[in-house]
Amino acid sequence: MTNKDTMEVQILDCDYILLNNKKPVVRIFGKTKEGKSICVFYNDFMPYFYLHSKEGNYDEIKKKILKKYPDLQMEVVEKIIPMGYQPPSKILKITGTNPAKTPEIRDYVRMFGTPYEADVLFKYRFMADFGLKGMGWMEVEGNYIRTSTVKCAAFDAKSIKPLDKMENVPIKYMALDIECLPEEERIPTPDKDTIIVMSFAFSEPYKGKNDLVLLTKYAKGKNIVVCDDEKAMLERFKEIMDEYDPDIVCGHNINGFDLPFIVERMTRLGMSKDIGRTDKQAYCRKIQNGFIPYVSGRTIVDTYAIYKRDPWVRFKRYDLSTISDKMLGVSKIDLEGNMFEKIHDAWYRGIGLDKFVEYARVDAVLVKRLVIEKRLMDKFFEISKISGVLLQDSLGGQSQRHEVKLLREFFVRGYVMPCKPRNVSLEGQTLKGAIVLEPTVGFHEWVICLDFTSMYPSMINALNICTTTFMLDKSEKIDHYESPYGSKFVKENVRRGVIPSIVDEYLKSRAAVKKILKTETDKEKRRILDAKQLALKTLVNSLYGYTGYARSRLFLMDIANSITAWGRDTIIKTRELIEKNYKAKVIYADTDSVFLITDIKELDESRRFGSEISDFISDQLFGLDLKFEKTYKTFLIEAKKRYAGWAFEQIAGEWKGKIDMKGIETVRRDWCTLVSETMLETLNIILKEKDMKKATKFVRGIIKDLADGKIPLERLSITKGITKPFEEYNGMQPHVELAKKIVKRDKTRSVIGSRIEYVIIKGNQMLSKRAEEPKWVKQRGLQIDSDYYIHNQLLPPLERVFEVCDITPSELIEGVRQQNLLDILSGKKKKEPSPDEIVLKNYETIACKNCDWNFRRPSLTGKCPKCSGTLYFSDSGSIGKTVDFGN
DNA sequence: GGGGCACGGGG
DNA sequence: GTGTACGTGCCCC
Repeated sequence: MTNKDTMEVQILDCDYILLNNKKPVVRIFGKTKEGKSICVFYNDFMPYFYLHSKEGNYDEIKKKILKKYPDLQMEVVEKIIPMGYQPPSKILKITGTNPAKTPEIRDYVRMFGTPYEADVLFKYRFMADFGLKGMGWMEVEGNYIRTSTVKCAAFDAKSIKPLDKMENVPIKYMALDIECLPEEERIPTPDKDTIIVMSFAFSEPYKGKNDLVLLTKYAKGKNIVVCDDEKAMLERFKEIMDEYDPDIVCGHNINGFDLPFIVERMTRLGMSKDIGRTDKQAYCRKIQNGFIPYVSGRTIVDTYAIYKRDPWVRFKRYDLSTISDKMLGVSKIDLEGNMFEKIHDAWYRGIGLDKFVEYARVDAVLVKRLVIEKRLMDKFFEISKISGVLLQDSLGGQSQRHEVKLLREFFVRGYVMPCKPRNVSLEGQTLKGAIVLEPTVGFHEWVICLDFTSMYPSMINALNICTTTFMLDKSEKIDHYESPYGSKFVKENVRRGVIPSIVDEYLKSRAAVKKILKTETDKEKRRILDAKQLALKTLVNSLYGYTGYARSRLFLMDIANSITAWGRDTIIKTRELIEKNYKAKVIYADTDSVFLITDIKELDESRRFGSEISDFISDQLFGLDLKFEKTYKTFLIEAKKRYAGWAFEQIAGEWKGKIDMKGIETVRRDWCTLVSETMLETLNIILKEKDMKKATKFVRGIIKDLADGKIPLERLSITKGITKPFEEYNGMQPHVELAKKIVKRDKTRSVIGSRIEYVIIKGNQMLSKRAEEPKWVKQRGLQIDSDYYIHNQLLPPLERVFEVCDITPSELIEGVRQQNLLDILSGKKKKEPSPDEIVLKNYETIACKNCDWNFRRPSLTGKCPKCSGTLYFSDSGSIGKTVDFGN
């Protein structure tokens, strides 16, 4: 007998291969404590699934199945079917040899019953049964082996067991970016264009270098490698992957662009795409929008995908430039002007080639910095460790996280997991949402906000809500909870639900982590713990959503409905209890929070009173915990889900104030910065200084500056992209019309695929024809259309704010008229306005001549949208004047 | 207030 | 890969 080695490995990825086209071998990719890449083989695990027949005539079924598939192993076992509270059932366990054959077998046996767990990926089947988790640790016992199929050390395990360890092995990152040479002006496509530059940044030096640029044209400089041609460059890239051996390869929009491009180019050049840790070919699976990457043994991280989905940060745009500017305070190298021209200049004429190379390098460096300095992966490491998904999959959607976790918990408790529902329509299956009470619209002071901590999870937990406890027969005499929706769930003394157990585990675990965080001083540990509590929070909050998701394996409409119904009841009851027992009035409530006013006008006292109320409510409501959240010194509510307030929270005993905004957006893509900034400042004045006069004056000042042309063009410009050929746009859009103009003016410029920055200038044409480039406007000294900015950009969002404070729009505009008068008085040259200018200046409402329709702003077509009739301004001074929108 | 529709990021 | 996975914001009724 040979000596066996034992070692501890952290799991990064997992797949399987078929040995001699017969037997599966599971391969677990990971790293040893020392940070060495290793691939652990395990060859004693077979694919299986279950078949449930209501008739239970399994002997007969077995015979029939064996006739078609003689190699299958079958045995009848006892398992619990989780859809509805029911006793264990006899079920047929079907074990095969080739995981890839399972779908075929599954579809065949459907005629005998319902298959269970027949669509679980083999790697997850294995991991669930062995208790292994993505980013988790395992102890393996066995021997090193020699194989040509994997590029790292290979180890044949005789036994594998999970380990409970929190730390992470050092992870090697590599950032990657490619530059291409588009034949014509458009985004490059791999079927026509080539890769000309590849840049890299490394988390630990590769051959002493922190970054590297490969290119297929002669250039000199630091960390540059010149390659003969594209194929040679891609070969060099493969060498780098093999030699550096990154765990994580990141890039900005790498899933949507760089990786699919590289893979496709390699295919076309007849290269082997083994850029992972094995000889497996890399591929990108096309989905709705973009791709899902697969590189064996490594994780592909897309900073674009991560930031776009991060609920904690919101940007106007998610390009690398904006994100690195906001997150790192540094900008990308600006190639200035037309990208297509710059690339061609650099490549064919050698103009700005050095800058182009640096541009590529910086892109990779910025991505690396974003991932490492912002600790972007910490949360995903923890999501993997908690739910069990592999790291690559932790970057995907919520449902897989829950499925993997549920499969594991079901396995342990003797339940089988249903297959994913086939061809479900998401329509008609919508559940009634949470309750939002009608707000007392207006400006309030000293508003106390109370929150139910994790309301839905707490209800699942307290009322044992689960598919496994859901009573199919409501008349059965068993101890149960009944939801306001009418559904019944057996009590935990009858059977504890699986979902509630998971929720409970998540909640308890999060509380424990937060408790440790209070005293933990080690920086690295704190970081992991903080990521863990954040991961637990997202997991626990989305588990409820999974139960109400029509494509969920455990979808039961009644469950989601029961939860929200219970929630609505709770909020209504809470309001009643508060108003009946305390001197307080609830002015607003949404889902799991209530806002109330009392006669307290002091922070500490408001907290004390808020807590007293919360404790009382928590006592009355079983299993739920209402907590004092914050006090708003001032609070302005426009409508449901639209409010702003000066919120005070106690952090480490100290009151910290900040402006809270919900629904009142200050960052919107189609607003110029002037609007966002004015909006923010106005809210600041109203909320912090309670000085309506000052706020009004401030806005009037801005309006005056606008009318005077004092606002710089940069603060007025709006940016939108041209994404498709002009013909494909229907309707009139300013940036599209401008793009057409640009092309007409300069035949050499093509605009498709580029972003158009525009301002609206004065004139009597319809709005969309009056968009102009800021540069053009500056050069020619054109005037911007201040009226457009006042009425269409600035005022609509501000009006709503002032309206709830009882300031009418006309009070705001007054200043403009005064200003015009002032101009005249101060001797400014008076220009006789053309009739069209009067028209465009004085409108407040626009009405249709034919029907009774009227509008706040001119329609884009210049015709009545209801009946296509002619429009006129119904405002004072210009009644009856027909509108000329230039068409 | 709900539903349909378009668009993102990348060169 | 035992596949078939978006989210958001805008515009229009």
